[in-house]
Amino acid sequence: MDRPLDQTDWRILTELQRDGRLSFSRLAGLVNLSSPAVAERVRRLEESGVITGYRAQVDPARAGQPLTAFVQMRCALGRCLLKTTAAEDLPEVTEVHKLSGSWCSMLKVRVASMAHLEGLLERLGEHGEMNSHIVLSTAYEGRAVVPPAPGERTVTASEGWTR
Amino acid sequence: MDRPLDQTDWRILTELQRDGRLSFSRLAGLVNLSSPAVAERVRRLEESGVITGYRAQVDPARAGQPLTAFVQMRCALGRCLLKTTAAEDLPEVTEVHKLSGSWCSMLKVRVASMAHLEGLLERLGEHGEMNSHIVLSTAYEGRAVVPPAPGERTVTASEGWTR
DNA sequence: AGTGAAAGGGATCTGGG
DNA sequence: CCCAGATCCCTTTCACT
Repeated sequence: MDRPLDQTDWRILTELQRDGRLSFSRLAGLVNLSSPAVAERVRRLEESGVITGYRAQVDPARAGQPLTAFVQMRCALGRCLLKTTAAEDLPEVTEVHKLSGSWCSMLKVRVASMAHLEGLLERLGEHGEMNSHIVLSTAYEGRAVVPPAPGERTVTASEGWTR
Repeated sequence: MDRPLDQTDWRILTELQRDGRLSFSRLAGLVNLSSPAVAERVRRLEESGVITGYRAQVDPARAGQPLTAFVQMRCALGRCLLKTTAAEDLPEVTEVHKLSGSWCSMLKVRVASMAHLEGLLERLGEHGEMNSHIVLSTAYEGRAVVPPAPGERTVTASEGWTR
């Protein structure tokens, strides 16, 4: 169905992850293709779901949310955050992952202050046991997705990833 | 120095986080301003560091990295990942945070397969004790930064966040 | 699948209010 | 901050390779 990404696709993805506002004509120059060819490839990357969108990157610290924390949860029966809409209603919760292992979920939260974090943790605590880790600093985050190392077997989502 | 963000700034940020390729003219329509006014505001948001860039969002699962995990590390003395360039050389490591508490850092990693994860964990293990959590599914991730709730005290990065 | 040219449409920027 | 005009560039289409 979706063919594997070739080298040109990856160059396009690399450039668009670096600058999502690149015009087709400039992008065409960067990857040594004509504008229509690039436009066609980008359209396919979007339609196949490889590119899910284009977002302005906002620095949370400069937008009033300088404090980040990870929260692991072991939810009480019937109160799992993933089953309810509780997390959806909490904009401070920026990520929710379901985990294997003894913790059932991992949250990343961003808040304005320690007092806000305390309040948020109290609300989250109603759903089960918690374990929180405050982030002191972030070395990097949101690194671009890169092409597989040469010689590495490529596995797409539709194939599944089991060996 | 940097003035607090007003309601119009937040509407601009909301729209640009939703669609980073919006033109100034369309954006102007969405926030009921003229194009030049919007262009000037966006320029200020970029220069003040609130907007750090524009990125195409790539689905890792459709780009050959369907497996996500969190790795907590308690690094051996002198081998802390944050002090070396070790993590920089590992493209699989997409986030590195320094933590308070008994674990000194939190990594988010994306890999092509369980075998790759095993190899990566072996390399990371040379730097200290590890605790890894495999992600079964992700409810959401990369949620937009939203304006503070009305009445909430706004704290910018330059003020610091201590109450 | 890609190229090249041409047309048509917008978007951005400037200057004035 | 708005408006209007002018310029420039970008996208899209089409015929052809």
